[in-house]
Amino acid sequence: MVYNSILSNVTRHISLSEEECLYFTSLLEYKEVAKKSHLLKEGETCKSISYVHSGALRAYCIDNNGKESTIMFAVADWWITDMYCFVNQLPAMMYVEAIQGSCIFQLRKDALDQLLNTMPKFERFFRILMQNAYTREQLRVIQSLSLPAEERYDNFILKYPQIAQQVTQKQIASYLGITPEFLSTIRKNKSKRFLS
Amino acid sequence: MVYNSILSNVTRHISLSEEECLYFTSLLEYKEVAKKSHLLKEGETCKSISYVHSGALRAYCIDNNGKESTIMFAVADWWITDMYCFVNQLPAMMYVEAIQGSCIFQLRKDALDQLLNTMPKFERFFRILMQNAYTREQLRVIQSLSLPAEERYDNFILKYPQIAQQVTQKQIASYLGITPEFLSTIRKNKSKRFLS
DNA sequence: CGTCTATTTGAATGTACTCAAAAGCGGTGG
DNA sequence: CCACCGCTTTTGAGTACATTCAAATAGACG
Repeated sequence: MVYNSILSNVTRHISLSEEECLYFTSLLEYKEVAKKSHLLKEGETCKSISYVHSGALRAYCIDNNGKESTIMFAVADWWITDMYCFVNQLPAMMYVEAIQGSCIFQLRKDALDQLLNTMPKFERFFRILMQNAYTREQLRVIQSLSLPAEERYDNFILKYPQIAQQVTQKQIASYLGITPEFLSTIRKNKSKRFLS
Repeated sequence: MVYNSILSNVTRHISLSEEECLYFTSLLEYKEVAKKSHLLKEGETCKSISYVHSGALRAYCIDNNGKESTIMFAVADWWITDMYCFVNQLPAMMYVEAIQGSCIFQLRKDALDQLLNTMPKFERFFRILMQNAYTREQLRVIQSLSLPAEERYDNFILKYPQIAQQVTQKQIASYLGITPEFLSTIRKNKSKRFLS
């Protein structure tokens, strides 16, 4: 059943009756998105949060100098959106793009509000989701402030091996906050050291 | 009434009856902490989350090279803890220290769990707390990756003027991920430009 | 008043960036 | 199926941002 993976994602944190599952899934919109297509662009209102059933997406933003920074990757079983603009229904600061052909379930803001009001146990689910996202970002801050680029790269590969396989070096570089040229030199130095 | 500020912090997001207020406040532990004393040290179990009634606290960690990184400041009306270790009841990775004499309310993990189970509306409150913390950290990541130190400093002063007044430059530097020496030169350059 | 820590200053160094150009690779159309 | 196009990756030289180390000065606190 198509809903298996998203339901097991949810029931990892809260338990649902059959009816509750039905109600929850009735709020979802299934979508297939082509590689390189955008779910969201800067300035648009961010209407939905997306669960990745399969494929891979990426959220990024572009600063005043045109520099791109990758905010997050989302592979199978991850949730992704421009959270700040989604919850406050403000114009998006981010782009969300499919980096692989992907299948996703979208939950619109009004549907989420309805879900939270009619089934309060989903408050717990999203509390835990937010809690995990928060602690993950906090760790990332500390690492970006205290570790040199090479160690940040090592940690990324260790922590997200499956993501590292699916994205380009340029995208990893923009996630780590370094230039693609510099990531290339880092990798060259690593293999040099490895050979000697 | 001493509970006014914490109750208005909570009722900013959820509404509480008088009874509910009483129950919630009965779970809190009031504490006065001296400047420079520690609420939490690395390796200890993080038993509580703290609401700052007055004063100022700071969370930081120390890496393998002995370098200190400030993770967050908390002034009046903020919540602070080592969230990851608190929710998972693991040995703390952080220190939490009072940088001013402070009055706080602490909520222990078991009391929080009880609160969430008996009054599910608190799930919503903490969901929103986590949501805000998440989006705040996400913004910080982007800025730490894409902006030079001087702009990060400007943004910090703009965003948290009341914090900037209460903490040392060394602590701000460790929040921004730069050395105190470099923050000093940044400030020198700013005043130089300002005078000319 | 003396001690301890924070801040400032400067010189030497290192990490990471910019710019430019070449090489590699994937997809698309002839 | 091959050739070409555009994008990614590599490489190198020169530069800029930020660090380290050391020493002097200033402030806070008992």
